[in-house]
Amino acid sequence: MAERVVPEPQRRRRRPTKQGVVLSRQLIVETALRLVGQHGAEALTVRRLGAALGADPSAVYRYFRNTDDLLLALADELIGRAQHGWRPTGDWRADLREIGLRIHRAYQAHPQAALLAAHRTTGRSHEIRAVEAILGVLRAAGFPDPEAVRIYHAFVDQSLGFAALDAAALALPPAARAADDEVWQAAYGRLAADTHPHIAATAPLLAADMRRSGYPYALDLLLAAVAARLPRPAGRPPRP
Amino acid sequence: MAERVVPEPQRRRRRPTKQGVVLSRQLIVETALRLVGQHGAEALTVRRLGAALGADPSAVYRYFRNTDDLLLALADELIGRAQHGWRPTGDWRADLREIGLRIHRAYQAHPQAALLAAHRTTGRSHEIRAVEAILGVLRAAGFPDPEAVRIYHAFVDQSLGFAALDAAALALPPAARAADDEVWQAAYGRLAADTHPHIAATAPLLAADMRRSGYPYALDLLLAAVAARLPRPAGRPPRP
DNA sequence: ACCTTACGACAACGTCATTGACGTGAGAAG
DNA sequence: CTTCTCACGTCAATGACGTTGTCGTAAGGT
Repeated sequence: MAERVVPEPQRRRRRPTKQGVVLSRQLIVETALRLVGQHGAEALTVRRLGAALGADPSAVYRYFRNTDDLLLALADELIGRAQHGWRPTGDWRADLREIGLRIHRAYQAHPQAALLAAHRTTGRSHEIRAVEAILGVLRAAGFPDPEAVRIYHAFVDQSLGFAALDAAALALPPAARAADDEVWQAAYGRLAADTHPHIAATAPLLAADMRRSGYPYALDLLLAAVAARLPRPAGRPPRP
Repeated sequence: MAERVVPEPQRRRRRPTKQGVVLSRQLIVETALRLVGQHGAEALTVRRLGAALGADPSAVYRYFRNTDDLLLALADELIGRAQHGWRPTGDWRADLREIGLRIHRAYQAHPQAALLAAHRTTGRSHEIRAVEAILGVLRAAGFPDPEAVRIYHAFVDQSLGFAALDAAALALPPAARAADDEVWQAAYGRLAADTHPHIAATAPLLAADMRRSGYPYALDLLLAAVAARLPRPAGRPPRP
């Protein structure tokens, strides 16, 4: 075996599979994302990927060393899609908000991949572009470098953390997912007011709120706090 | 088959295994945590768990319906450990800060398990106690119920999101972990100032900051923003 | 038109979660 | 102290999983 994987730029022979498909890293990544989007959490296996591609499962290993290698490629693809078409407006707060929501949205669209990929540092092109963009927004806003870096770190990890958390909920097998949902109705809805006064008082609010993502609100909180730390409050008053 | 699992309080016959171990839910949970702590996340399989217990793998199914059921028990155990010995001080901001840091710390102590458990809603006793405590702190601070619930949601999910993200970094195999670390030195340290001015300007700061967790800073940002929304700013001015 | 070799296909291995059947010994009943 | 029964540990089997070694073939350079 040793080296099954030939680097993409050196590929020359593109033999079609039995079913007539010409494989490539890009096609495999796209197919994997589609697979996850259409058939949910547990659909991302090498065997099913092979079937979806119209190829033998082992053909995938001609393009990726293993599933982890494929996963990093998926991760960078997701970052790329999150950024696709984004332009800075010059309003740092609106820009960060948009980037955060885009990351979250891109990952929610492919929960199973997101769950596995959100915590990896790829160091690949799309990730680098995102880091540069976010740091650019913060430095242009007037934050000194050490604070810009700290805010960058908190902002990105908050986005990825929520993205992974919310993706995990979407990626659960349907049964476990329904059970998670039910918990807020059942277990928390039935607690007595004398033993659990605070839960009892807010149970309906809880059940409703926990169905949504907590990210948009958490993002706004973070941005509000960051705005309050801006050295010269440049024209935009903190939100009430 | 139908009902293999007998509820814990009704168990009477405790036959020892061939190797003389007397099983119980608690013993299985503790063994699972130890297994995961010693041999990594991928060591948590029913087969290896059986081996570590000194029992046939299928014996686990006498105590947990499936691996997901076991996972929820692990998750609740971690929440319980995070809360162990905590007492409210009456200072809502200090209390929330302490709870957040405790959650983060407890999960970092078992990164492999945290990674699997952080995103599950268990609805079990330890989790319920934590929810009640956090809601209590917020309502006592004077937040109206709808806002208390929203803040609870953002606070908890941010804590769990960071906990899972940081746990994931700790849980990587040493080689991959060093590689992830190296990315910030290597890939990001070498980018040219004319193509990536912002990364180039902050590369050493980035490399240093990304080695630590972004959570404490993000937590302080969230608490600062929350403090700014308190209806009557009760005695504690927002941090500068 | 030849030759090399990239790469798709096949078959196999070991591990996984899970289940049905079995039998044994602990504990209740008298 | 004996008997009964069923809880629960064990065994065997199933189908899906990732991954690898081997082989044949056709694509592309010469």
